[in-house]
Amino acid sequence: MPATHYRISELASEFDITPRTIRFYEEKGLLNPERDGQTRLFRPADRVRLALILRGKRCGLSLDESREIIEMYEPGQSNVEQLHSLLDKVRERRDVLTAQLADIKDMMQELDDVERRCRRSLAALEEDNHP
Amino acid sequence: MPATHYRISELASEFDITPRTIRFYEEKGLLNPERDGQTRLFRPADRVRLALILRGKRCGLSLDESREIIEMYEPGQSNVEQLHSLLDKVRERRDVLTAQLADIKDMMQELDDVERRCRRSLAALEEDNHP
DNA sequence: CAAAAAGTTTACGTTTACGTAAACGGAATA
DNA sequence: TATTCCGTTTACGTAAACGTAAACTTTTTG
Repeated sequence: MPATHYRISELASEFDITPRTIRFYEEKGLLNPERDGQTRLFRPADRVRLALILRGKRCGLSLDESREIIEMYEPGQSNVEQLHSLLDKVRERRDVLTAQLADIKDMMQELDDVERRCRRSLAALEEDNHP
Repeated sequence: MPATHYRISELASEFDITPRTIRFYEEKGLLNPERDGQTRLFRPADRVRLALILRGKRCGLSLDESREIIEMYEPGQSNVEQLHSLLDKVRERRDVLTAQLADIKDMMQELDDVERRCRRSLAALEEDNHP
């Protein structure tokens, strides 16, 4: 039987963050642990949400932006209007991600350039020392 | 003869930021405009740097991180040691960008998923209205 | 059973990246 | 000439995302 819950320090060390951070995310409504008395018990769903938040951070998303995305994954009951609004949000997000992809590829190209020039300079210096 | 300098409000409106932002970047040492009396005169080099800063922001970089990257592009005189340290930085940055690429692709996949489910729900609702 | 370890709440502190307002100086325009 | 539109400096304000410390329970362990 797999562990069905986690304590705060377990999640903290697994994701290499502090308990304070996790409490802060809860305070912000991003996580909803159950309680055993005072102690928080996190379910797998919250673990997943935490992973999504941290992935968001790696991409430069704010907590609110991550929340928006996470809420997209969790439909809830939705009427036609809500579904259309959701589609709009999906499009917006995808546009941002597409721009980000382009920016990242550009940066990588430039880093390649820097590396090439760097290696050439090193080769030149080597050449000077061993004529 | 192309314009060889820009005033603060020109750059601000071109990049859709406020003059305050530009002054802040200067204060942080990210931009080095010349002066005509009190008035700042930005050269093309500073315009490029500004574009790089803003691209960095789109990718979630802090100003300090953007500064680091920009400084990589501007070699300056470098000895063997500095060149190796530069290569290290390039590698680090590339690793971050690589992880970001993976994260972004994952998010896009998930957005595709959301969109598909969304369209199916809409189709189902349509079906209900026109049996 | 006593001490250490891990949990809690409350609350103030910190850094980043600007916003906003005050108070002022030239230049262009009605 | 008066007003308006840039521009400037100085300075305090703010939101986000936690860090840190105090003061206190609860659990675990030697």
